Amino acid sequence: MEAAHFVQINTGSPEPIYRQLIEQVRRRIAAGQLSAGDEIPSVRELAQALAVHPMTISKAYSMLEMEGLLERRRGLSMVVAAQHRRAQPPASRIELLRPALQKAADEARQLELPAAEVIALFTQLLTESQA
Amino acid sequence: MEAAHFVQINTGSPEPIYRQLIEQVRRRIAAGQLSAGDEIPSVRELAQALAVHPMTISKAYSMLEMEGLLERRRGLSMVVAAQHRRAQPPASRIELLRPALQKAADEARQLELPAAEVIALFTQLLTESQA
Amino acid sequence: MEAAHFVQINTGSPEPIYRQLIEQVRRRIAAGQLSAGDEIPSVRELAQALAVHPMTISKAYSMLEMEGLLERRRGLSMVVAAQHRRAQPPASRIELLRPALQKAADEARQLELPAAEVIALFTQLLTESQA
Amino acid sequence: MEAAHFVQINTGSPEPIYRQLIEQVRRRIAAGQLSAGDEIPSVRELAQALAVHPMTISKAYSMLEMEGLLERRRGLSMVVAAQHRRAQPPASRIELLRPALQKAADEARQLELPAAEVIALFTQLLTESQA
DNA sequence: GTGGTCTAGACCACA
DNA sequence: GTGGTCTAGACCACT
Repeated sequence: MEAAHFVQINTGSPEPIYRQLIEQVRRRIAAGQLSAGDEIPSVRELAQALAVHPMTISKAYSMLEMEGLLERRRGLSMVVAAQHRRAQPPASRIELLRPALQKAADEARQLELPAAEVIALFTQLLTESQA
Repeated sequence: MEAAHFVQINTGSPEPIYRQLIEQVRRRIAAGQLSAGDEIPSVRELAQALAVHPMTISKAYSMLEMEGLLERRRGLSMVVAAQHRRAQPPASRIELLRPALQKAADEARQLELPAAEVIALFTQLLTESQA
Repeated sequence: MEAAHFVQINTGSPEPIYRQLIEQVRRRIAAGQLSAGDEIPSVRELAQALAVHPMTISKAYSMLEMEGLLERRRGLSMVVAAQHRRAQPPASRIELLRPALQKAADEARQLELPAAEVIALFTQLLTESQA
Repeated sequence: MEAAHFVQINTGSPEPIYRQLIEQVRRRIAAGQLSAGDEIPSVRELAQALAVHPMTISKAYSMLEMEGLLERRRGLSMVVAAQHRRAQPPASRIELLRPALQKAADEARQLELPAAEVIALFTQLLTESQA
């Protein structure tokens, strides 16, 4: 996977960049798009591709390493770790999505929007973004 | 509206308190639960009810004033502003929900979850939270 | 002078209402539009005409009384005082205007606007507002 | 631009410090003295140079950011935003001066001062302050 | 290093 | 009573 398409970040978002990185990598591993042993872009390469500070990438990689999702190999680029939970079954993966869904549902309630309309828009976004 | 039920905050959340306040008030006004001219709880009253520092409330109110949603009345408590976009029609209100839905859709795509499952869970959360 | 035209206030201005009142009365006395012995509107009358709190009017009147520009007459409405400095000569009156001119000049400098243009606009505003 | 000369404040003025900052920065940007991408002094640096509390500076910067004149860069100092209305043509810049001129004109009218005299004094102040 | 958030608490201005 | 301003200072998040 070349650096340019490894992850996408939004520097304008209130969500910190390093967290955007972490969560995207977590999801890609959970989905099985990244498998044990896959090489990931180097800190410098990704930093340049995303135009962010290398330390930001490094911080994200370190946290993913602490989580056990990535492995450092001396002198070589990091790879997806071979251990535990990975490519989880959908029943488990959907739990990673629950917080985002819950937040949207809470907001919909406060806006007093009819459920049907909300679901219609969500379905549309879901279908579009999967295209 | 008494202060105790005006808004709810979650001090544990990474989202700053003042921003939680802003977004809830914004949604309540958009939903028409707060109408032009309605008085809102005083800074001190709400600060005590939520057990936060008055300046935190004041900051949120000031930003809502800059947004044009609240109006200051010298020496008196603030009121919901009497102007433009307010109690918007659902077609417009749903736009306030779009970012949350988009985020959930993006995450679902990265997790490669089937749309049907995602919509099923979302529908459940939406119905529960409206109960 | 009936209350409605005695003074004009701008509740939206950052300048406090009581101060707007004081300064306008000061200027009208300095200009000779109000002379010793002239009756001024009662607190209640003016408060109603301007739709402000009576205490705001009362505060302004009290400060003008302390300044020696107004006089209280028991049971009767206040009048312009008969004492000292009043209907000053233009040479003296223009000093009351100096702060406003200085502020405008300072801002013009910071905006790096050519003096000729600034004077042209000011002349226009001055002529219009005197019409 | 070093912090010491970035802005000047007057702690004795009734105008709040943070507002003095906002208006000066606004004018400097409008005048083109500050251009898109220019770094501004850090909160701490300017706070020390002006001998005020950092939060006072931070408040001013935040409001300028909400206005779209400054941009935040996470972990780095803020810069002048790269967008719309900036270094405006004089025809537009003079509008920023209009309120101050209008106020002076209104006061001159109430003082019943001859326009010629008022303009003479204003011209003098304008020329002096540009020296 | 950068800015952000929050608290505790004083003091002011306004109605 | 209302909100506004400011300080002192802690702690956090980000680069």
